[in-house]
Amino acid sequence: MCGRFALRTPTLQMLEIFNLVEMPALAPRYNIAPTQLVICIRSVAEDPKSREVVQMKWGLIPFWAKDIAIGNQMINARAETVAEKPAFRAAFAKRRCLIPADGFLEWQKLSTGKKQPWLMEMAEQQPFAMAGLWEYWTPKGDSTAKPVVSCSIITTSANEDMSVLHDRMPVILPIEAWATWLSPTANATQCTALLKSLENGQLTKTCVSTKVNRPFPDNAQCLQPVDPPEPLTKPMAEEG
DNA sequence: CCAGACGTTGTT
DNA sequence: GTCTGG
DNA sequence: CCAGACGTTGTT
DNA sequence: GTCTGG
Repeated sequence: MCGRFALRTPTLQMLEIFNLVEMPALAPRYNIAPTQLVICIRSVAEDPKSREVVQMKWGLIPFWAKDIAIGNQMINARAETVAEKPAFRAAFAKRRCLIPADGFLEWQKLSTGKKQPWLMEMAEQQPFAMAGLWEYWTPKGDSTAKPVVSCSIITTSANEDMSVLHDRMPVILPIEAWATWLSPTANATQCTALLKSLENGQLTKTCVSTKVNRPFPDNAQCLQPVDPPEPLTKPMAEEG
Protein backbone atom coordinates (compact mmCIF):
# COMPACT_ATOMS: atom_id res chain seq x y z
CA MET A 1 0.00 0.00 0.00
CA CYS A 2 1.13 3.53 0.17
CA GLY A 3 0.72 5.62 3.28
CA ARG A 4 3.88 7.70 3.19
CA PHE A 5 6.25 8.84 0.47
CA ALA A 6 9.04 11.22 -0.54
CA LEU A 7 9.69 13.70 -3.32
CA ARG A 8 13.17 15.19 -3.27
CA THR A 9 13.75 15.60 -7.01
CA PRO A 10 14.70 19.19 -7.96
CA THR A 11 12.09 21.28 -9.79
CA LEU A 12 14.06 21.51 -13.03
CA GLN A 13 14.31 17.74 -13.29
CA MET A 14 10.59 17.39 -12.54
CA LEU A 15 9.73 19.75 -15.39
CA GLU A 16 11.75 17.66 -17.85
CA ILE A 17 10.62 14.23 -16.76
CA PHE A 18 6.93 15.03 -16.58
CA ASN A 19 6.87 17.37 -19.56
CA LEU A 20 5.52 20.33 -17.63
CA VAL A 21 5.45 23.96 -18.70
CA GLU A 22 5.75 25.25 -15.16
CA MET A 23 5.50 24.24 -11.59
CA PRO A 24 5.95 25.98 -8.27
CA ALA A 25 9.43 25.69 -6.81
CA LEU A 26 9.11 23.16 -4.04
CA ALA A 27 11.24 22.22 -1.10
CA PRO A 28 12.37 18.60 -1.04
CA ARG A 29 9.95 16.39 0.87
CA TYR A 30 11.17 13.42 2.90
CA ASN A 31 8.03 12.53 4.82
CA ILE A 32 4.78 13.17 2.98
CA ALA A 33 1.87 11.97 5.11
CA PRO A 34 -1.87 11.61 4.50
CA THR A 35 -3.98 14.78 4.86
CA GLN A 36 -1.04 16.94 3.77
CA LEU A 37 -0.84 18.75 0.44
CA VAL A 38 0.79 16.66 -2.28
CA ILE A 39 1.87 17.46 -5.82
CA CYS A 40 -0.43 16.12 -8.52
CA ILE A 41 -0.10 16.25 -12.29
CA ARG A 42 -3.32 16.41 -14.28
CA SER A 43 -4.38 17.40 -17.76
CA VAL A 44 -5.39 21.02 -18.33
CA ALA A 45 -9.17 21.31 -18.65
CA GLU A 46 -9.07 23.74 -21.60
CA ASP A 47 -6.21 21.92 -23.30
CA PRO A 48 -6.20 18.24 -22.31
CA LYS A 49 -2.95 17.49 -24.14
CA SER A 50 -0.98 19.68 -21.77
CA ARG A 51 -0.28 19.02 -18.11
CA GLU A 52 -0.38 21.12 -15.01
CA VAL A 53 0.75 20.74 -11.45
CA VAL A 54 -1.76 21.24 -8.66
CA GLN A 55 -1.32 20.74 -4.94
CA MET A 56 -4.06 18.61 -3.46
CA LYS A 57 -4.96 17.29 -0.05
CA TRP A 58 -4.02 13.62 0.21
CA GLY A 59 -7.20 11.68 1.09
CA LEU A 60 -9.96 11.90 -1.49
CA ILE A 61 -13.11 13.62 -0.25
CA PRO A 62 -16.06 12.40 -2.37
CA PHE A 63 -18.06 15.33 -3.75
CA TRP A 64 -21.13 14.11 -1.83
CA ALA A 65 -19.36 13.85 1.52
CA LYS A 66 -21.02 15.65 4.41
CA ASP A 67 -17.83 15.84 6.39
CA ILE A 68 -14.38 16.71 5.11
CA ALA A 69 -12.90 14.17 7.53
CA ILE A 70 -14.14 11.31 5.35
CA GLY A 71 -11.10 12.02 3.19
CA ASN A 72 -8.80 10.82 5.96
CA GLN A 73 -9.77 7.24 5.16
CA MET A 74 -9.56 7.60 1.39
CA ILE A 75 -5.81 7.80 0.99
CA ASN A 76 -5.77 4.68 -1.20
CA ALA A 77 -8.19 3.16 -3.69
CA ARG A 78 -8.02 -0.50 -4.74
CA ALA A 79 -7.36 -0.98 -8.44
CA GLU A 80 -9.69 -3.99 -8.42
CA THR A 81 -12.73 -1.96 -7.35
CA VAL A 82 -11.96 1.68 -8.13
CA ALA A 83 -14.26 1.77 -11.17
CA GLU A 84 -17.30 0.74 -9.11
CA LYS A 85 -16.89 2.11 -5.59
CA PRO A 86 -19.18 5.10 -4.96
CA ALA A 87 -16.36 7.09 -3.41
CA PHE A 88 -14.08 6.74 -6.43
CA ARG A 89 -15.98 5.90 -9.60
CA ALA A 90 -16.71 9.47 -10.67
CA ALA A 91 -13.09 10.45 -10.21
CA PHE A 92 -11.91 7.29 -11.95
CA ALA A 93 -14.06 8.12 -14.96
CA LYS A 94 -13.03 11.75 -15.33
CA ARG A 95 -10.40 12.91 -12.89
CA ARG A 96 -7.25 10.83 -13.07
CA CYS A 97 -3.85 12.20 -12.14
CA LEU A 98 -0.23 11.28 -11.61
CA ILE A 99 1.25 11.64 -8.16
CA PRO A 100 5.01 11.93 -8.50
CA ALA A 101 7.34 10.43 -5.91
CA ASP A 102 10.93 9.30 -5.69
CA GLY A 103 10.44 6.90 -2.82
CA PHE A 104 7.69 5.37 -0.74
CA LEU A 105 7.71 3.70 2.65
CA GLU A 106 6.61 0.35 3.93
CA TRP A 107 6.87 -0.84 7.52
CA GLN A 108 8.28 -4.13 8.75
CA LYS A 109 6.81 -5.37 11.99
CA LEU A 110 9.65 -6.46 14.25
CA SER A 111 9.47 -9.29 16.78
CA THR A 112 9.54 -6.58 19.47
CA GLY A 113 6.32 -5.18 18.03
CA LYS A 114 8.12 -2.06 16.87
CA LYS A 115 7.77 -0.80 13.33
CA GLN A 116 10.80 -0.59 11.07
CA PRO A 117 10.43 1.60 7.97
CA TRP A 118 11.91 0.63 4.59
CA LEU A 119 12.31 3.07 1.72
CA MET A 120 11.44 1.79 -1.74
CA GLU A 121 13.20 3.55 -4.61
CA MET A 122 13.90 3.22 -8.31
CA ALA A 123 17.46 3.08 -9.67
CA GLU A 124 19.36 6.32 -9.02
CA GLN A 125 16.42 7.68 -7.06
CA GLN A 126 14.64 8.41 -10.30
CA PRO A 127 11.21 9.89 -9.77
CA PHE A 128 8.20 7.84 -10.80
CA ALA A 129 4.46 8.39 -11.21
CA MET A 130 1.85 6.78 -9.02
CA ALA A 131 -1.65 6.41 -10.46
CA GLY A 132 -4.01 8.80 -8.69
CA LEU A 133 -7.53 10.19 -8.71
CA TRP A 134 -8.69 13.62 -7.70
CA GLU A 135 -11.95 15.25 -6.69
CA TYR A 136 -13.32 18.56 -5.55
CA TRP A 137 -15.55 19.07 -2.56
CA THR A 138 -17.42 22.06 -1.25
CA PRO A 139 -19.00 22.14 2.20
CA LYS A 140 -22.73 22.02 1.76
CA GLY A 141 -24.60 25.26 2.27
CA ASP A 142 -21.47 27.38 2.05
CA SER A 143 -21.34 28.74 -1.49
CA THR A 144 -18.60 31.18 -0.56
CA ALA A 145 -16.20 28.42 0.46
CA LYS A 146 -13.45 27.48 -1.96
CA PRO A 147 -13.66 23.87 -3.12
CA VAL A 148 -11.17 21.54 -1.48
CA VAL A 149 -9.22 19.58 -4.07
CA SER A 150 -8.13 16.16 -2.84
CA CYS A 151 -6.57 13.00 -4.21
CA SER A 152 -6.04 9.27 -3.63
CA ILE A 153 -3.32 6.81 -4.66
CA ILE A 154 -4.38 3.58 -6.36
CA THR A 155 -2.99 0.33 -4.99
CA THR A 156 -2.68 -3.14 -6.48
CA SER A 157 -1.23 -6.48 -5.44
CA ALA A 158 2.43 -6.42 -4.45
CA ASN A 159 5.08 -7.68 -6.87
CA GLU A 160 7.91 -9.98 -5.74
CA ASP A 161 10.17 -7.10 -4.76
CA MET A 162 7.53 -5.87 -2.34
CA SER A 163 6.03 -9.08 -1.06
CA VAL A 164 8.41 -9.45 1.89
CA LEU A 165 6.90 -6.28 3.28
CA HIS A 166 3.27 -6.20 2.17
CA ASP A 167 0.72 -7.73 -0.13
CA ARG A 168 -0.21 -4.36 -1.66
CA MET A 169 1.75 -1.62 -3.41
CA PRO A 170 0.98 1.63 -5.21
CA VAL A 171 0.36 1.43 -8.94
CA ILE A 172 3.46 2.90 -10.61
CA LEU A 173 2.70 3.87 -14.20
CA PRO A 174 5.45 3.51 -16.82
CA ILE A 175 6.00 6.60 -18.96
CA GLU A 176 4.17 5.04 -21.92
CA ALA A 177 1.02 4.91 -19.81
CA TRP A 178 0.99 8.51 -18.62
CA ALA A 179 -0.81 10.10 -21.58
CA THR A 180 -3.66 7.58 -21.57
CA TRP A 181 -4.08 7.77 -17.83
CA LEU A 182 -4.24 11.57 -17.91
CA SER A 183 -6.54 11.78 -20.92
CA PRO A 184 -10.03 12.77 -19.74
CA THR A 185 -11.51 10.88 -22.68
CA ALA A 186 -9.75 7.55 -22.15
CA ASN A 187 -12.33 4.84 -21.47
CA ALA A 188 -12.61 2.64 -18.41
CA THR A 189 -11.23 -0.45 -20.16
CA GLN A 190 -8.11 1.38 -21.28
CA CYS A 191 -7.57 2.83 -17.83
CA THR A 192 -8.16 -0.39 -15.92
CA ALA A 193 -5.64 -2.14 -18.15
CA LEU A 194 -2.94 0.22 -16.85
CA LEU A 195 -3.45 -0.67 -13.20
CA LYS A 196 -0.85 -3.43 -12.92
CA SER A 197 1.86 -4.01 -10.37
CA LEU A 198 5.31 -2.86 -11.38
CA GLU A 199 7.64 -5.28 -13.15
CA ASN A 200 10.02 -6.99 -10.71
CA GLY A 201 13.61 -5.89 -10.31
CA GLN A 202 13.09 -2.14 -10.41
CA LEU A 203 12.60 -1.27 -6.77
CA THR A 204 15.35 -1.20 -4.15
CA LYS A 205 14.72 -1.43 -0.41
CA THR A 206 16.65 0.61 2.12
CA CYS A 207 16.18 0.29 5.85
CA VAL A 208 15.79 3.83 7.22
CA SER A 209 15.48 5.73 10.47
CA THR A 210 12.35 5.33 12.59
CA LYS A 211 12.30 9.14 12.63
CA VAL A 212 10.02 8.81 9.61
CA ASN A 213 7.41 6.98 11.68
CA ARG A 214 6.02 10.23 12.99
CA PRO A 215 4.21 12.29 10.36
CA PHE A 216 6.38 15.17 11.57
CA PRO A 217 9.02 16.39 11.12
CA ASP A 218 9.98 16.36 7.45
CA ASN A 219 13.73 16.38 6.94
CA ALA A 220 16.58 14.36 5.44
CA GLN A 221 17.23 12.57 8.74
CA CYS A 222 13.87 10.83 8.35
CA LEU A 223 15.29 8.81 5.46
CA GLN A 224 18.77 8.24 6.88
CA PRO A 225 19.80 4.63 6.09
CA VAL A 226 20.33 2.37 9.10
CA ASP A 227 21.36 -1.25 9.60
CA PRO A 228 18.33 -3.55 9.57
CA PRO A 229 17.53 -4.64 13.15
CA GLU A 230 16.04 -7.88 11.82
CA PRO A 231 16.31 -9.52 8.41
CA LEU A 232 13.40 -9.15 6.05
CA THR A 233 11.66 -12.47 5.75
CA LYS A 234 8.54 -13.32 3.92
CA PRO A 235 5.68 -13.63 6.40
CA MET A 236 4.66 -17.25 6.98
CA ALA A 237 1.60 -18.32 5.00
CA GLU A 238 -1.55 -18.63 7.04
CA GLU A 239 -2.11 -22.13 8.36
CA GLY A 240 -5.07 -23.94 6.84
C1' DC B 1 -40.74 4.63 0.73
C1' DC B 2 -36.66 6.56 3.87
C1' DA B 3 -32.15 6.01 6.21
C1' DG B 4 -27.62 5.15 6.02
C1' DA B 5 -23.51 4.01 3.81
C1' DC B 6 -20.20 5.30 0.62
C1' DG B 7 -12.86 3.04 2.22
C1' DT B 8 -8.29 0.53 2.85
C1' DT B 9 -5.04 -1.84 5.56
C1' DG B 10 -3.79 -5.15 8.77
C1' DT B 11 -4.84 -8.40 12.18
C1' DT B 12 -7.39 -12.17 14.18
C1' DG C 1 -25.10 11.55 -6.03
C1' DT C 2 -26.43 6.69 -5.85
C1' DC C 3 -26.95 2.27 -4.04
C1' DT C 4 -28.36 -1.01 -0.38
C1' DG C 5 -31.05 -2.56 3.29
C1' DG C 6 -35.09 -2.35 6.13
C1' DC D 1 0.94 4.79 6.87
C1' DC D 2 1.99 5.87 12.21
C1' DA D 3 1.21 8.49 16.54
C1' DG D 4 -1.62 10.06 19.82
C1' DA D 5 -5.90 10.74 21.81
C1' DC D 6 -9.69 8.78 23.88
C1' DG D 7 -13.88 13.71 28.59
C1' DT D 8 -16.64 17.14 31.05
C1' DT D 9 -17.30 20.83 34.10
C1' DG D 10 -16.02 24.87 35.95
C1' DT D 11 -12.74 28.30 36.58
C1' DT D 12 -9.05 31.42 34.95
C1' DG E 1 -9.54 -1.21 21.16
C1' DT E 2 -10.65 2.35 17.91
C1' DC E 3 -10.84 6.75 16.00
C1' DT E 4 -8.70 11.12 14.49
C1' DG E 5 -5.18 13.93 12.71
C1' DG E 6 -0.88 14.70 10.22
